[in-house]
Amino acid sequence: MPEPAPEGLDRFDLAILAILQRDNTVPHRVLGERVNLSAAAVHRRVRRMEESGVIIGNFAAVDPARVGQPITIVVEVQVESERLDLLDAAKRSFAADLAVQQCYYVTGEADFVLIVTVASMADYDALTRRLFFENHNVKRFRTLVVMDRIKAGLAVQLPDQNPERI
Amino acid sequence: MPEPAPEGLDRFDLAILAILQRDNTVPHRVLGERVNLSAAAVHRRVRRMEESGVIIGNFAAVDPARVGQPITIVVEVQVESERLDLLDAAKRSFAADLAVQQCYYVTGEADFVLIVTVASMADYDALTRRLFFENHNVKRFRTLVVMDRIKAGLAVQLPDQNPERI
DNA sequence: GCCAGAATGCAAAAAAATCTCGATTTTGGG
DNA sequence: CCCAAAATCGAGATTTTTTTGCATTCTGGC
Repeated sequence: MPEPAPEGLDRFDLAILAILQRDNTVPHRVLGERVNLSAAAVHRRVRRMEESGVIIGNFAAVDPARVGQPITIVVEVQVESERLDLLDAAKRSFAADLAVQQCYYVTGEADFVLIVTVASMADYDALTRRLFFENHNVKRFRTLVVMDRIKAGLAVQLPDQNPERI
Repeated sequence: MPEPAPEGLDRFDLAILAILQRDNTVPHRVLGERVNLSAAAVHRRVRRMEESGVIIGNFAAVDPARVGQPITIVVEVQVESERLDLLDAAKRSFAADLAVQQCYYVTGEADFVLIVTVASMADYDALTRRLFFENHNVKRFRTLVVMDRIKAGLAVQLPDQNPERI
């Protein structure tokens, strides 16, 4: 069983992505040296991946604790009704809230999983009010306070950059 | 009640962070125009925030679906014993796994919350084997398959950049 | 009101990104 | 298998950004 072979990405693209998703400040010249390509070629590939949506964006990651948001919380939300319009309303209100870093709609006992950062438990209390208690479609929610952020990133596992295809 | 006033960050730093955590490819010259500072001043502030750890890193975000990882799963893990060495072993094995994008150690009914991306449910099955079944300290785990990734990022809410302090 | 430390803007130097163009390689049809 | 079209490449040339040095301007404590 070989590799998934992502749509239109070759070994060079994957090698470039592997580096950029850890550090996108690496100059194209250095990228070129590492993947055996000229800086110009690297540049063209990066631009194409950005335009085609393989690369979603380029970000600086900020330490929440250093900007007054020392508390991270995982919240599981269960809704009353799965009516589409109500689900959509919930999705929109969760996504729009600045304290919500991530929001997933999931199968299973919960319907949503949120990851939020707040400055204090009082702020979290306020958040539960505006997002959950004010939304009458929220049946209940479960709060999991993060004690240790062991790994936090968006890096994705990339397919094996299989060497040859003689 | 004023603002949290993050340690050593002023209005300029916060304005810069607000932009960079959405897009770190914006040139310092443009940042300077937006926050009313010279490019050099912006550069010095960014470098300081990187050195002091306010900025953790600079990344390109890759769309998991476009690189053969179309499935995202949230996993809650409950351990048998909270012995420190056993917890540490679990933390290390979770953090080391490439399929694990995020890992939080939490209070409440669960002990860990993982966010993983996989190419197929078969791959997820393999992951549960190597991370959970092979670890005898894992009592049970709950799988929440993500149907919709409504919001996914690392952006943090920044304190109000309060206008004046005449 | 003065002084020291810190931060700023400006301008030059260094580095990186972007573009151009001919040469090479890859691809698909016959 | 061969050939032509299309895509990709590398090596400069050009533009833009990043980085640095320096004189000046802010800031806070005394």
